[in-house]
Amino acid sequence: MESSSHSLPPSCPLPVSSSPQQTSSSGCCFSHPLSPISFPPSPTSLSPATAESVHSSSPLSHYTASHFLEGQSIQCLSSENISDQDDLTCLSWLHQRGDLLPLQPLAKMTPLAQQESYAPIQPLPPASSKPPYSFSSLIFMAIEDSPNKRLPVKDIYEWIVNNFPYYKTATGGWRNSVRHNLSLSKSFRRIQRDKSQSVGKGSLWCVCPEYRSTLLEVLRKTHSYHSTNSNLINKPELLDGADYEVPAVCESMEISDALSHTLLLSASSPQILTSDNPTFAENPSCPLTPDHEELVTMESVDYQQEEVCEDMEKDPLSDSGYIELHYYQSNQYQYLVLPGDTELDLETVEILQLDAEAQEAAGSLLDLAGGGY
DNA sequence: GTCCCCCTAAACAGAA
DNA sequence: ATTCTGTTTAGGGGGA
Repeated sequence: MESSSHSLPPSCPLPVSSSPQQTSSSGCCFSHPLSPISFPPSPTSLSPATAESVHSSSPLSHYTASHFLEGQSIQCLSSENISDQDDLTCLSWLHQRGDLLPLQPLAKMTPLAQQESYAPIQPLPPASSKPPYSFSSLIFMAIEDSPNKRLPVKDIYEWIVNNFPYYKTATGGWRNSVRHNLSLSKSFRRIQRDKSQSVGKGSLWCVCPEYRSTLLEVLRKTHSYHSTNSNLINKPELLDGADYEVPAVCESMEISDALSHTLLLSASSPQILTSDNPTFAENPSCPLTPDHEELVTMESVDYQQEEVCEDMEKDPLSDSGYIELHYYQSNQYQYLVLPGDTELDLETVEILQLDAEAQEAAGSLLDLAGGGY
């Protein structure tokens, strides 16, 4: 697996922190409005030397919801112009995979001014309750969460089971429903595997780009609907405390999330997907770890060589208008790796810094959570 | 009541 | 022969 090293670009000498709420409102979306991601601490309080030290010496740590709540910064390792983000099509929240658990209350990115009026925390349903997502949404999430945005039906089963414990014990009929959905839905397309390299039966399935936005919107609505009654992000103790049993999936997903947390941003420049970064161009989901390549354990890419039928030669996302970014977590910081070697444009830097200042002025989400009740 | 979406079940054929 | 995969049909529930 090839990987590349990144250093802080000259235009981004300081760690840049982002407040998703404000960034999305100002056109620079680092997180879906439904995402709990927040980066409370001040970015400007760190010296370049400190940032560089942390950058080069801190091992990657697990990526959890509570980590976000402990306060971290984002460092821009590379950049692209990510203006004109459309939060309706931003998939970052989707990749908060722990949030995909059935009815697990994902905090909405409520404006800070409204955070004081949160409703009381609702008791969490068992993790084994049936997910509110339709099979189409489940399949969509599974495929989107795959390295190559395409999966055999067996892996779709596996993803669903791994992420939704309900299906571990559910009767086998749901698999029939999955297959039925794949066959019937226009949203999914079948791709022939490379006969010489295929292991296992069947074809690969991908999301039709033209239906992707629809699926995303359905998923977003479902997600929003089922996360309106509670607010986990403001009660991190619920994740770690005895009152709430963290579903196994959270733990199992931590490592992969830490290593390759994908953030998809809608962009006006789809060509960003074909970055001049060779690693990124080869595999848009390939984690780029500046100093911790050894920690990156990419899932085996079994489907890279499959024959792609009809017009599926290109990446299904290639014309979808998304930029794919990656997060890396150190002990104290998060690294936001953007494709390409181009420097962060001044406008984006200013937006990020303004957001960070606003965030700092308002206090961290954790502080708000502690004092907001 | 109708339409649409979704879920579930079942049957069947073909491939591995 | 068995299991898995993919397709198709049918019926029912629920919401708009």
